[in-house]
Amino acid sequence: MEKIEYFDLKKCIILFDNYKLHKVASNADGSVRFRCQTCKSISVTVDKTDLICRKPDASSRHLGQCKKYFTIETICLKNYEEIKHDARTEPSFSFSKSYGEGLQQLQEQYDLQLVAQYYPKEPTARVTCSKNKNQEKDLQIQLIQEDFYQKRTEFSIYFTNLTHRITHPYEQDLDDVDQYKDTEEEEEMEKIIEQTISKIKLAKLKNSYKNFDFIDNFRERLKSQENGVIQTQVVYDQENNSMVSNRCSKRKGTQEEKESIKPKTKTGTLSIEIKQEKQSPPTTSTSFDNSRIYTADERIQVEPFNFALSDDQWLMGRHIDLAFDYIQSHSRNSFLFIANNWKCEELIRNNFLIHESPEMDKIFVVNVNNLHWIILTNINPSESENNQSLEQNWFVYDNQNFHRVHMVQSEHQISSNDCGLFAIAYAQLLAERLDPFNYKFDQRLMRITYNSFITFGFLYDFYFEIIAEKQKQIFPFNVSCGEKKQIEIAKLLGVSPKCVSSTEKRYEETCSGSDRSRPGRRRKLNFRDERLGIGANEDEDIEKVDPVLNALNIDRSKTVKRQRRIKSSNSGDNTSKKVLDMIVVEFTDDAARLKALRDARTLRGTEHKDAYINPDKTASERALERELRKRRNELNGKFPLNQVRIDSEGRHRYGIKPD
DNA sequence: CGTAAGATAACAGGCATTGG
DNA sequence: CCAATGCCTGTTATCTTACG
Repeated sequence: MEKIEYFDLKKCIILFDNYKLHKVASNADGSVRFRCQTCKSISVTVDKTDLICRKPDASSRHLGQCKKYFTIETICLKNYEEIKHDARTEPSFSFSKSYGEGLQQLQEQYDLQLVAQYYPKEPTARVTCSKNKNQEKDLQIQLIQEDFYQKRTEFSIYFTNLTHRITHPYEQDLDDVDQYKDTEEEEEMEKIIEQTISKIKLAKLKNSYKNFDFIDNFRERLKSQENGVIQTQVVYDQENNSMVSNRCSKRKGTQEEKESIKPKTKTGTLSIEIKQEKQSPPTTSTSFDNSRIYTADERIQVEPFNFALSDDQWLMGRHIDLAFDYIQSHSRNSFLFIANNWKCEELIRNNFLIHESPEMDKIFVVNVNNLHWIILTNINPSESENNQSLEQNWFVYDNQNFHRVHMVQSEHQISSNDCGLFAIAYAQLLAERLDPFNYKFDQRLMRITYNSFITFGFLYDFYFEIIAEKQKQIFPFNVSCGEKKQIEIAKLLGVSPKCVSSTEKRYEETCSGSDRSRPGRRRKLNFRDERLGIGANEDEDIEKVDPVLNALNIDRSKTVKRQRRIKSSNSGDNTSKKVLDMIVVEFTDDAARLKALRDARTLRGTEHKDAYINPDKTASERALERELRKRRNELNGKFPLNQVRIDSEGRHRYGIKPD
């Protein structure tokens, strides 16, 4: 039994007898089989403790050309594995340092040349390490993305929740009170009371006040108050034929409220009192003097409030209700139906279906988990006002992207307390059929605007900037499939970039006509003019190229992207003689490049007969052609001189043709 | 020197089959 | 069940080129 030597850190490759064996399968007892990937005829089984528990018999041989690693080679590759591992794990990894040190260390110990031969080449190692380094980064990003996808809400679910919220907003509060039917019995009860205090409604749900005559009592009290010192006023919104709500929209405290009501009902001494809260800021505007609170029980604590906003106050339902009522009443759109909080609640009681009457422009304000305000609407601002299609598309305007679903991308807000203001602003714009998408609001001014609305009773347009050149984005249903990079396609399909690459290749092999754009330098041409020497500067280069371009009828300003002089790549061996006088000209489009290349031969008979135009080649391409030239000359040289066929253009029997 | 992108050979690993 | 072998599909590592 001997210990096995793992080649990589993932324990997928082992070294056995200096051959690389790869993991095949796990056996039932936990041992792992490895086999030679090339010939597959040699396999070794390794148990859990990394000990070899089965070896191929002595007669087994590697078939084919399986690579046997030299000792030095394995040492070099192992060192390389370590460097790569460091690149993955060490945050402060420096490639040049690690690579240099590794190379130096090995060359001190072993044969200099062998190490140089087997140690990975610098560019390869650099790129690989850089990739490994990024892998770590990518992993972090991937974790975040996974988190995102796990938490993401499907739009259908999101939408269901939203509509459910509209149709059953009390469900949360009434989980333990399933006596909803009781409300039906009391529906004749006047709206005033229903809407004045939600606490009464909650009390009704508990049946505490079931047999109490609210209306008479309330009217009696009202009358007595009118006759008395305090004068009260109930404000009606004429346009909507409904009262401006000044209900306290606090829901969280329902439990305590119910508790406080209970002992009272037992005594049976109910009274309705009218409390007057001092409004702040004090105002003479009667139409907004609506902060009086009518309570059914003096012992119920009333939270005093006013509409004016402090610096970072979160907007309550009543703030939004007020503004929505204003928008509705001042809108010129007769088809507009704008539902604020209490209207939404009223709709529920009437079993309203949000899909009804699609011809209406509908705007709903939706409270999400008591934390956030968003707008749900069927108004599509990009459609004309007259186009009242019967098909409703629903749009969500959410300035915070709270649920990470957002259909219409709007400007992001900075702090989290302004969502209510944004909801109002969106509704205001939508009511005028303007697209909130195009506007960026000044959050600070929004509060001031709202407060001036409270003070003076007139809601100015919120201050905004128009964003003109923004691309409208509606997520996530429009995944456009234009020209995408390999990596993007891969991400879309959920496969690796290589898969895209190989699939493309397969497609290309089986179906023709794929016009896949290739990277590289296809737009460049080499200009070599043997009449002139080396240009001293760029201007001189341009002067040299221009007459040639003119002769070819090519307009420089339109087609030439840029040009530059290139130097000889193997200046090392023959510096003095190897001076390349070549200018690379890059064209903006392929047509011009092809024209230049095609027409190049017409130069031969002209004054530019010494100017040569060839496709720009990469170093390896040039090397390949050099090799081919050499072979050509060799082959041509083998022919007896009289048998060498030289045609009219002086070509030899063997031309250059890369395979 | 670091990085990006695409091409490609080698590789990973599941599945199926055959034989002992 | 283990071992040997082959196939398929997608992955990984490397190479090449380019850019700033």
